[in-house]
Amino acid sequence: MTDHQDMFAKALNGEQLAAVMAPDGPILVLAAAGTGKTRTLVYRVAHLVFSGVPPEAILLLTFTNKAAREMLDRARQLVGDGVSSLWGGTFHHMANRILRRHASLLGYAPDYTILDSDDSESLVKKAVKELKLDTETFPKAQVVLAAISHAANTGKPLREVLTARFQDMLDVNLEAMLAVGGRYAAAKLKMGAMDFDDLLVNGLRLFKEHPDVLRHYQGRFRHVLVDEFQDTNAVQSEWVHAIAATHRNLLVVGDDFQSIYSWRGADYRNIMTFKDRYTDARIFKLETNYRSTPEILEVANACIAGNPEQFQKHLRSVREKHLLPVSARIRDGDAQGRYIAEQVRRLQRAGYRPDEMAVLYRAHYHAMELQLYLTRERIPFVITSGIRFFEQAHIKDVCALLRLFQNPRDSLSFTRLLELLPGVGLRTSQKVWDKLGQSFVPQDEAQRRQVGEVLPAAARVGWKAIAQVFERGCEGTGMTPADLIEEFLEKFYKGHLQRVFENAENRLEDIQEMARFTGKYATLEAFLSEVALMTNLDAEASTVEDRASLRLSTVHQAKGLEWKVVFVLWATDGMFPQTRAITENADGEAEERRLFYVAITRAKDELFLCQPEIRRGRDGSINFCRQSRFVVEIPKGLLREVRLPYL
DNA sequence: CCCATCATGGTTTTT
DNA sequence: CCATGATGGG
Repeated sequence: MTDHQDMFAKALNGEQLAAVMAPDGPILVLAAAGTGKTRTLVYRVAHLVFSGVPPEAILLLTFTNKAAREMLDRARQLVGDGVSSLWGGTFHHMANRILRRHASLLGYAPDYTILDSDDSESLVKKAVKELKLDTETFPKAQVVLAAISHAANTGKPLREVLTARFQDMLDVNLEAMLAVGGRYAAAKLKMGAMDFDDLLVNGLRLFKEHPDVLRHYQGRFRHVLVDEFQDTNAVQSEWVHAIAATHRNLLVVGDDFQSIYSWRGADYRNIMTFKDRYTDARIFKLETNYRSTPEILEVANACIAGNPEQFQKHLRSVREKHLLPVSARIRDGDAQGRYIAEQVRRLQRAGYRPDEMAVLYRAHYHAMELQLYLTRERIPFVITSGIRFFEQAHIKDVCALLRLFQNPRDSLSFTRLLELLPGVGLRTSQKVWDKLGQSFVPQDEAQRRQVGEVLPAAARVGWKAIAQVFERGCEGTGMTPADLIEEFLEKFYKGHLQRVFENAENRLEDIQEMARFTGKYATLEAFLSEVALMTNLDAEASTVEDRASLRLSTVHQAKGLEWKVVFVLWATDGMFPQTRAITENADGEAEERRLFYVAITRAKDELFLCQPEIRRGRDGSINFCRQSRFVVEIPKGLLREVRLPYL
């Protein structure tokens, strides 16, 4: 054994140490919530590097980029800067990194654009329009896209997915939906773009169709580590098994209890069948929980007992006994807000900082009422928002400009830019695009002039300004993306902001912040990829403001995080579990229960399950709510029942 | 014909 | 509160 073992033995418990020091070969780490999963992965990486594995021969796949960054930071503290050369990030990121080098093998230009969900939606809507389908009866773009995405992520044919999803609805035109799917795929190809799913699917296709490429990466990555393995889908798992096939040093970490992404094609059975695929796999279980009090863990254990088909694990706490979690019966949403505000104030007096507390909920709109209330009560809060920073209109406008420099066939960016001009809408922008031969080369002065000539008079002044930005950008004077953004703002966009938005100042600051942010990237392509693949979790920089604020988040976005105090909002049947999730999905209730389990296990010291009895509709209607079945299932003695007096 | 504006209806979860 | 649809104006 190497000499770092003593140091590791002091920092890790027996379960963790065994996994960290395990010899080469396939390894499955079943890590229950709060058992030091990240710590184990970080030390495993450190162990590999100490044992002489070059960092660039390690591939670390994580669920978010933030997770990868944190692990790398911590590994750096253990083994030094050298570790930075390891490849770490999400499946999408790693696939993108590989695809950029080999795109031409699959018929893509290396400068392909990555579409975000907004872009995908635009393309599908266009397809629906072009096929002249009745928009009244035809499913919404997002519904069609969900099916397309599900097909991609599970590897099933679209026809099969559509049949399964719409079998009960006779009036749905299956052939039309397939046609839309076909048109969407064609449109992406034509504009030289991949959507999120294409990155994964093409990543796998590259390996399948080009064994030489696969062999190269198989040889390069001597060790592959995967975090949150329970949330990988069929394409991701096949990709990872392929890349690890030569050295077979594949370590996966996960918890089947915390699988909450089946609607995205994730299959927790990937983790259950790992030992069938690798019969020589070593299995390590982490069951010692350092996070939560015994009382909270009892509730968590009771909750997940409702899902009998999963690996049975029992969380053991090492912490002192504290308080029973609270089951709070409240009159309505307003009283719920009041209750949470009161409790937050009380806990602050007891010494908790606001950022040590969080409110978790099933869906973003569940928290709208609470937001109003907290604002009125002047309790500062931050939301991990449903709208991604990079999907806001003003950010996308600026990105459209940059994207055209990268990919001249990017029809979405071109039409978006044109539609900023007064008097230009869908039709005109499309007409101009067609006139240009469906490509716009910023360097081409004749094209810039041609656009000006085709546009209606009202739009020409604006176009002249934008054209100047393109001209400057092509001068080869070493204009950086930040310079381009600045130029665009000065020449055109500042005026546009003020004309269109009420909060122009804020939006301007956002853009200037983004301009600074571009400086961190070596190339425009690197920046744009990052923008497309970055989640709002990743983008979040902790500010002074955060430290004084209560956190509001969906349970999904709270994955992997922890707080001393957690409030679960709307723990009522219909809201959590969400009715739609149960009715539309065979395994729906089990997944909702796992989600509830994830919510509970985020809490370290105190947990509040809030259950309003009345929900008011916008029209003033009143709905009575039952307690969540997940709360009812918990044995009475494990919760402290609080009934708020009616006010 | 095509765009802008106002009213209205209806909300899962995310790379 | 955001996206869609009807309506009026250019």
